[in-house]
Amino acid sequence: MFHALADATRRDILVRTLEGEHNVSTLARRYPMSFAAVQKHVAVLEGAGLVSKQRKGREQIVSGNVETMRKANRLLAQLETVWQGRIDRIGEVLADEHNGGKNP
Amino acid sequence: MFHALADATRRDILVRTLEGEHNVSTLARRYPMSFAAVQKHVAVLEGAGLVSKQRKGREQIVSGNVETMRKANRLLAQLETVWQGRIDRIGEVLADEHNGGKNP
DNA sequence: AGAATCTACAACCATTAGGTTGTAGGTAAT
DNA sequence: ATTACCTACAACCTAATGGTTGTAGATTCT
Repeated sequence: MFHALADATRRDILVRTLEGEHNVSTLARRYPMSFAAVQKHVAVLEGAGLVSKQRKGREQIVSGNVETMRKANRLLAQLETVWQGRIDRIGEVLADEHNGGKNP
Repeated sequence: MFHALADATRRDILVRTLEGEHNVSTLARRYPMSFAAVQKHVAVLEGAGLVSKQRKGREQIVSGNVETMRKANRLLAQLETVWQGRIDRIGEVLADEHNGGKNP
């Protein structure tokens, strides 16, 4: 998932597909690379669950998947929580030191 | 930055360095890979600004950098905002359709 | 001083990623 | 029916990743 987000082109595609639905060709025209390359990027995003495709006649419509992005967000938030836990522990230590100078 | 987060070992290192400070050897012992490999992972994390090193005698102390993680979080939040904007626009369209049946 | 420890860095290797071109199969338009 | 368009997929190339080992520079311990 983070790997899928680690490429600028893919993040841009994600933004576009979150703003509105596009088929692969429409997306591909906006980037200075081949259709196949964009197709691969979309495949990576799809593999990560950040995007999903839906057939509509001869075209394939790509739309962004917020659920997965929220998941990524939650993961990062957890990491921050770890940090916060550390801060709290430092707070405890300070409180303990205040509370007599030695460990109980 | 996302690339740095895209590797499981690096995310684990990040957690450990957010929980508390460790030198590189201490970290390295916890993973089934060579010291040099861990050293490289730390370098990647450092390059992404997710971690910073501080010399202390012969050892190098690694500590997590929350600032950068918040930055990552903010980026994801922005993407969600894009999505939210789309929802809002759909809302407007529905309101317009309600408001007379044709575009003004 | 000498041994042990922690780190930095180079050289190398296998695999993956990001890109290309080319071919082929459906669907839509004329 | 034939042409144009959208997509899927394979083959190939180059550069970057994640890993290895080996060598060397500082710093600490005995």
